[in-house]
Amino acid sequence: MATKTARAAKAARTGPGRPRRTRGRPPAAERDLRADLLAAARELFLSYGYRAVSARQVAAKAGANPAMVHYYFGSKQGLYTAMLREATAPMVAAVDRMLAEAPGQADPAALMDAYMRVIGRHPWIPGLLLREVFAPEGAYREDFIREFAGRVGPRVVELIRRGVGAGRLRADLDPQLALVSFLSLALFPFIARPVLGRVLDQRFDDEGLAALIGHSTRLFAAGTAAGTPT
Amino acid sequence: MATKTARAAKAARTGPGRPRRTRGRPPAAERDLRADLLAAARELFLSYGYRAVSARQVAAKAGANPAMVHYYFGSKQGLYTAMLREATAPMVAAVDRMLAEAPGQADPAALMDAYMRVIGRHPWIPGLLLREVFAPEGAYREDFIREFAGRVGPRVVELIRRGVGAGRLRADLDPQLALVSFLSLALFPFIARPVLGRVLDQRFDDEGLAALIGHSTRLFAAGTAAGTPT
DNA sequence: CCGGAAATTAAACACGCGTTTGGCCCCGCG
DNA sequence: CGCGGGGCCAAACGCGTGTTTAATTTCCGG
Repeated sequence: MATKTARAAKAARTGPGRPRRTRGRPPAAERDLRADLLAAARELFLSYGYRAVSARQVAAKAGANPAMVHYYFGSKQGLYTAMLREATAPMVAAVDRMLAEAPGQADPAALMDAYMRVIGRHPWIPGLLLREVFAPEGAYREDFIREFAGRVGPRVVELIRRGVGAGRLRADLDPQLALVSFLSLALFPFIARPVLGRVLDQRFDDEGLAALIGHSTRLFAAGTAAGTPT
Repeated sequence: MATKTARAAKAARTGPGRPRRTRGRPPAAERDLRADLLAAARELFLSYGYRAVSARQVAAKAGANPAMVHYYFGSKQGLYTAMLREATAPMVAAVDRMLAEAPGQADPAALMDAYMRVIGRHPWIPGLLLREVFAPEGAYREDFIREFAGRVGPRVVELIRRGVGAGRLRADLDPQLALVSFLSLALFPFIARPVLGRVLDQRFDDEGLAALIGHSTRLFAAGTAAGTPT
């Protein structure tokens, strides 16, 4: 009680006190603070992880007060999930598009080409995969597993199985292991990109990306094609 | 002041009070608490990340008081680096062994086989790669880059380059991109193991591991060999 | 058999966190 | 012109963190 009234008194003294002009609505809202918070959250959370980044840091990066996180998103967790929803949207849409367009007879290598092109266009996807899919505590892990097990994985496995049946692919090819290799070749270069970029003379601009995609698809095609020496 | 004396009084009351027998050196030290702390740290830090795990949690998992972390390792950070040193030791030793044994003319696929066998034997290596090598804030990143750029990478690239020169490997093969694919096929399955293990009927026991290694080495060999249709 | 070193503990401290509160200041409607 | 509400902020609260301290017990060499 005593402490409370003391605090109230102090607050009242500093509240309607002297140097106030910082508080209040800004003159002409040129910025969309909600979007700025989402962008800052995407960059920080996907780089350093949820626990390692404080709501204060995100707010500071967006040039805002920590309280705005709760004003717009209810909580730090709310900001996080909102960011994840926004960041995963293009990936989900791209997969839908690819599956709709795949003519059923498509070459797995062509699918890989399209897949890598999408990832190359969204630089935060590697961090998302690293933190939310492959890390044991990832929040989107279950969603990803459901999505992948239900839609993407079986399609690719079926594509490979049909290729084996038609004699186009190696007869001793295990379709599920081939899917693992498919994902390895398509995803790992992006995950390892920051490290490998400093080790190899490997640029990841548009040209370097095209070279990587060409190389990976060729290697997968040649490695799975029938009539190759094992 | 008032609060301080109040706390002191309370401490005095609970301090030399009645039920004390928990404090002090344990009768016969059957356990190696230092090793227990290192093991708990390895499991928790490599699963959830440094910031997400508190020193109290590690101590609790090892059945010890949080103060023991500082007694043995000076700080939480000290425990972490000690754990990393211990966890990376077998990987470094294995690479040394592999490089010493490699007869210079070795097949890259054979190197990949040995590489994957080593990783399969140490279940925490995937987490280590995920958190310390490929994540942007990884503590061992610089060490890894130095080690890799200085010793492992160039050796493999040279092996591939020689294969291309001798006409054993595809003439249009970029050796550096081939190294990327080499690492993709060798490392990614382990990183993705917990996710893929729930999607595919893929077991990662000794038998499943052998099948994966055989498949990956075959795919890489066939995908890089000369005389395959591109 | 005694005294100091080693090992362990409970308790406290300062600090940063996520969140809450209260109020300022501008805009647009009446 | 006035005023109500929406956008925004400073400050505070309670809690958990890493770390320190002091106390306590056992072990072991002389």
